[in-house]
Amino acid sequence: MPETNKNDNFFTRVYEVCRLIPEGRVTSYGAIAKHLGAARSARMVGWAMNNSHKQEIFVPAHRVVNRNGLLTGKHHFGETTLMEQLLNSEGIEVENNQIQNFKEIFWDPGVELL
DNA sequence: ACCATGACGTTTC
DNA sequence: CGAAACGCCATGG
Repeated sequence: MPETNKNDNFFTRVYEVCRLIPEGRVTSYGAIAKHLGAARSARMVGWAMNNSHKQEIFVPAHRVVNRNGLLTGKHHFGETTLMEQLLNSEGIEVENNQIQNFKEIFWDPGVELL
């Protein structure tokens, strides 16, 4: 359980960017990591998502997928269909854990947010 | 301090 | 084109 102030800032950054993701849009761990200046720490972003469930503020982790647009972390949502349902609820088409039109709905924090 | 793991990404075979 | 290996970096044991 990371309780360090400095590291907590990094995690907070990830959560903050995730919440900035508009509905119907998705992004990748690497994009967030790169935006935070830790392009090589894409795994850490995923780790942060793992801790996101313990955050008081809800984090739309379902809008964050890997570079392939594949719902790799769906089993972390409890029910495997939950993540897909959430994305589908926002108008995102998902098939076989793969986001359709991923390139079109992709939201890059380093471009859109900049 | 060392080894193992992971919601990733890129390169190589 | 698909699968495997390697690299990166933080957290846990």
